This record gives sequence, structure tokens and C-alpha cells, in this order.
Amino acid sequence: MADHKESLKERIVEIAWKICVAESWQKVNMRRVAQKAGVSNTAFYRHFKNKNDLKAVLMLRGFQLIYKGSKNVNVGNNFIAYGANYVRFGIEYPHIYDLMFGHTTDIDMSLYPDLEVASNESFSGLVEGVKSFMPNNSENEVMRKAYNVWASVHGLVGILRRSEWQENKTETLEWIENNLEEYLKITTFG
Amino acid sequence: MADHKESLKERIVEIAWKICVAESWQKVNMRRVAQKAGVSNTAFYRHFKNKNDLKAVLMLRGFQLIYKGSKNVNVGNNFIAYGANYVRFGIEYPHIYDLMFGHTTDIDMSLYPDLEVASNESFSGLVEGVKSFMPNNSENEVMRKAYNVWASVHGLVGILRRSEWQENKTETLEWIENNLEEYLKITTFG
DNA sequence: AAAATTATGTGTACTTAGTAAACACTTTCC
DNA sequence: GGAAAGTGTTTACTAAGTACACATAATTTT
Repeated sequence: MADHKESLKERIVEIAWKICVAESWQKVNMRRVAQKAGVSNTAFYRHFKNKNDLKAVLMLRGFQLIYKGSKNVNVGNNFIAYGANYVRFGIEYPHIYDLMFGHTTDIDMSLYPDLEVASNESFSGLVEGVKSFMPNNSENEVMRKAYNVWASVHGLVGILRRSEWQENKTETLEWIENNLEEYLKITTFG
Repeated sequence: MADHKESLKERIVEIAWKICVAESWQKVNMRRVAQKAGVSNTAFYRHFKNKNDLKAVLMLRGFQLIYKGSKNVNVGNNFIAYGANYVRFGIEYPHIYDLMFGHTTDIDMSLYPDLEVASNESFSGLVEGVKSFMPNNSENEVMRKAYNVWASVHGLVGILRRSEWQENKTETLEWIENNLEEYLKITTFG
């Protein structure tokens, strides 16, 4: 067993995160992680109930990253900047993004309260932002718009991840910095 | 080996489709399928290179279903009705929908030309519909709008699949029939 | 501090699932 | 009518998740 500062649990998360960022969740297998951590195949089970537990930790970390990104931009009620962060995250961490927002997630949120909270907070932040943009509209109209913004952002991430854009990621990122907010404004508030 | 009219290949597809519709792709495993078909575990490999081949067939079938749905409504260039079909499909066949549009698809489209064609046709149908709606705009603007519509529709499917709506699916379907086109009009062309 | 409990890691082994390889029979085609 | 191709079986390998029994170290309890 290698000698490290952090707990094995922390190391495992770190290793899994790296694999997931660089490759994908499918490439994270416990034997591989264990080997990288320098422990036995099953040491893992002392810290996680099962593999999905680990997935949940990575997802939570993803939400925290998006959230931190939003804070950095000092987003306040500006849901446009909020959406922009979302998109940046989707481009920068595509595999974590998939983990979090792919339809094929077999994670039962109710089993992971922190995760559920983070996910809900994330959405209600958006709703608040939208509401402050259209303060005279009904709750229903605000919700509809919020969902629409959300869908827009998801759609955009999907588009920007297509190979045409990924071939030179640097330019894509530049495009985002220069045009993203304008784009979101147009597609969401005409 | 049971005695049937269709080829084993057709039967396998049928069985897999049913499992996938009722449960999910993750629940389709070749041993189970083989057992239901009344053949040995590996007979499957005489008809498919691997499991992904079968997945591709199911996806293609999904595209055909959406397409057929569009024909029935006599959709023409009306991309609103087109989007509505998309949503209906997403609600009626959620697991097939995931298979087709979930981010976590490990299908390499270029390996399945029919599938690529179907998928592209599906999108260019939408683009055409949008174009006829805004004939004086640039190619770029049309594409941007098309992607936005697409994203909207995806977003809506996601929303309608949340538990609040799924609890009484019948009402959801009714809602779709009554309000969907209006909703799409508002969210996409303000 | 001795005893009991809990935490952390190991080794072994079971299970599920995808699939390769060798064999056999049957149909097709020159 | 024999070669080739098609279809199915058996057997077995591999990867990956995880349960279980054991060991030892750390912590808590009395």
C-alpha cells in the first residue's frame, strides 16, 4: 500500500475523476482504480457502498464546479451568464457533463440527498435569474421560459460538441467567450 | 429450437425491442434474449457482429417510427408538427428515445450508414421546415433556429418525463395533444 | 490499561455478461 | 455431387462488480 497524505477515499475519487475527465465514466472500473491507488481490488468497498456511490460523488463535484464557475463570474441574477457557465462546463468537461445530464443515468437521486440538493439549487438559480428578467409574468410563464433556456443551453452544448467544432477546441472556446451571451440572448429572448 | 415463421434475426430484434420498450436497453442482455428466442446463448452471433449491432437496429427502428409518425400527421413543411411528433415519441417510447438521443451512446454512427442517413434526414427535415418559416433569413440564422427548436424539443421531452408528469401519463398525453403546438410556437417563434 | 468495537485493507471466489473458437448439420450453388 | 456458405450448439475465456471471511490497526468503553 502506497503512503499518501489523503485518505484512500479521497485518492479514489481523485483517480476516478481524472479517468472520467480524460476518457469517460465507462472507462472507470474499480480494478483499474484500485491498481492506480495501489490497493487491492476490493479496498474500495470500505469507502463506498458500490460503484454508483462513486459516480454520485463525481456528479456532485461537477455541480460544485459549475456553481463555483458561476460565483467567479459574479453572476447574481444574470441567468445569461449562468447559462454561459453551463455551456463552458459542458465543453470543458464533456464526460462529466454526460455523467450529470445524460439521459442514461441510472442514479436514483433520492438516494443521494446532497446531489439532489445541488441539482435543484442549480435549477432554481436559473429560475430566479429568469424571473428577475420578466418580473411581471406569471409563475407558469417564468417556468416555461426557464425550461426553454435550459433546453437551449443543453442543445447548444450538444451542438458545440459535434466534431466540426471539436476539431479545434481552442477556437470553439474563443467563440464561446465572444458570442455566447449574445447567442443566448437571441435564442431565449428573441 | 422453437419453430417460427420469421427468421431468428427478426425474432431477436423483436424480443430486444420489446424488452427495451418495457424496461431499457441496459436490461437487454444476450442470454436473456437467446432464452426468450429458444436458442443457444451465442446463436445471436450468426446474425449480428456484436451487441452494438443490435442496438443500431433498434435505433433505426426508432427513427422509422418517428418518421412514420410525421407522415401520418401529413406534416409537410410544418416543423411544429414535426417537433410535436418528436415529443410524442419521446413520451411514448422513453427508453428507445434514450437509446437514440442519450449522450451516453457508444454507437459510432459512421459504422451504421443507414442509421446515419436516418438521423441526418431527420434533422434536415427540421431545417427545411424552419427555413420555409423564415425564408428571408440567412442559412446561418436558419440553422441556429433549427438547433434551437431541436433543443427546445429535447428539453420539453426531458421535462415531461419528470415524475410529476409521469404519474398520470394519460393526462400528460392529453396535454400534449391540446397544448403542444401552441407551446412550441411560443417558445420557438416568440 | 485491558477488553470490546469499529475501521481499513487483503485474498478468494462467485456472478453476470459479452464474445471467441471449434464443431456439426443443412442449405445453396456451381 | 462436392465445395462453400449459412445457421446453430458446446465449451470456455474474459472483464467487471461485488460478497464474504479473515487480519490487523485504530479507537472507544469500562
